Amino acid sequence: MIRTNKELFNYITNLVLSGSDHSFSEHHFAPSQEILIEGKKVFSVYIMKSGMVKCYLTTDTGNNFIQEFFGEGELFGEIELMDDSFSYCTIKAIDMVSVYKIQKSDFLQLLDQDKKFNRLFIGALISKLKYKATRHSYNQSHTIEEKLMRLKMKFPDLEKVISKQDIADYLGITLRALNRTIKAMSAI
Amino acid sequence: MIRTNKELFNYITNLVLSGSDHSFSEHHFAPSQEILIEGKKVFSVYIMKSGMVKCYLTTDTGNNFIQEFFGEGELFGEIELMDDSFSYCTIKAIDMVSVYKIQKSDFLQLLDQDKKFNRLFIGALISKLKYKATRHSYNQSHTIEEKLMRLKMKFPDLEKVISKQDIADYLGITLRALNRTIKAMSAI
DNA sequence: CGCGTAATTGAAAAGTATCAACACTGGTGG
DNA sequence: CCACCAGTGTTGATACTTTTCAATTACGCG
Repeated sequence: MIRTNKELFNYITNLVLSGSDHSFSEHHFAPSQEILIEGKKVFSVYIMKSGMVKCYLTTDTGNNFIQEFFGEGELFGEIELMDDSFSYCTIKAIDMVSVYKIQKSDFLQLLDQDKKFNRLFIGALISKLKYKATRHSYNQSHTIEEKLMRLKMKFPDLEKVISKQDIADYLGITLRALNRTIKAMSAI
Repeated sequence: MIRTNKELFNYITNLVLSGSDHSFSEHHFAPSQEILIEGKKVFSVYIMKSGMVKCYLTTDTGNNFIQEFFGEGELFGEIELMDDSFSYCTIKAIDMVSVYKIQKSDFLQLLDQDKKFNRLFIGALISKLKYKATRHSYNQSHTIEEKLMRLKMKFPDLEKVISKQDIADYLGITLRALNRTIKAMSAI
């Protein structure tokens, strides 16, 4: 659920630190600040340097559905940029966040000229695809209790980092259902 | 729900017909034949030439969850190939299917040497990503009736092509629920 | 201390799954 | 030509799960 991409992170960090590439700039965001906003045009790709953001979209029913939480090395904005569309989701900082930012033209140039980067980028897309596919399938065919079990396995101290509402939005359930299930599970 | 990729289709068709690339071979499958099988190693990328396949994965609860239906120009096998893993889903022909097949090494070479192809490939991944993101979000936050309405809008004669069970598997619901909803909707 | 946000809980309503029975269809073999 | 069979589709009754609505408590911070 909290996605990272070490390989990409290391590569970008190297690019920046070695001074061989000047197209990346660093930016900082405070908790609950929005980095991308649903429906707005996107001009850059962002790569997480530190901290955590949530990526969510608001449905026509007014619910927030959280796609993923991004940590170190994950990138966002790439979808909108590549197909030249408006942002389909909102990216909001959860804690203190630092990101690397690269403009569209620079990004496309890097993609064309740097084979290693190109491959890493494709790898990042593939990883997201696979993640989304299995997640949707899992979500459809399991009860809330099973989903929660799985989350607790992977992230034992999740509740300390992420609010209950966010966890509910991530699982696609109501806060009420989340609380009932947690209580039922702890009673065992 | 039935995904296609005209741009990629045209490009590949040209490559094949012009004779400038010999790494593609053509293959045919009969209805209900399996092209990729979940859990097995993948050695090639496939691109749909004609017909339709379903891409589904079997969950630990025994349900089949259909990810997508692929038509002309869509590609599959790319995820497994790029991250060197076993197939996470099964691809099964629905009607008569023709595909172009390209081996891993040839595919990677093409990706490196053909900038246009590289860009088209990335575009295909991006398109899938976006599709999956919005679909999951929609699925979570709407009732069966709403999902069906939407399907009927986009594919009015869906039931003639795809079996009820497949539609149910695609929506992540039981066949019973599908039938009840259809009947309730037609009564209006 | 007071305010706003986050968390908790109960009760009723709505939505879905499960289980089980039956109908329809096209093809196959006696 | 009919009987049978397997696959697909239809329907009812019931139990279970989740949402909705609403009220209350806990917590952090200026």
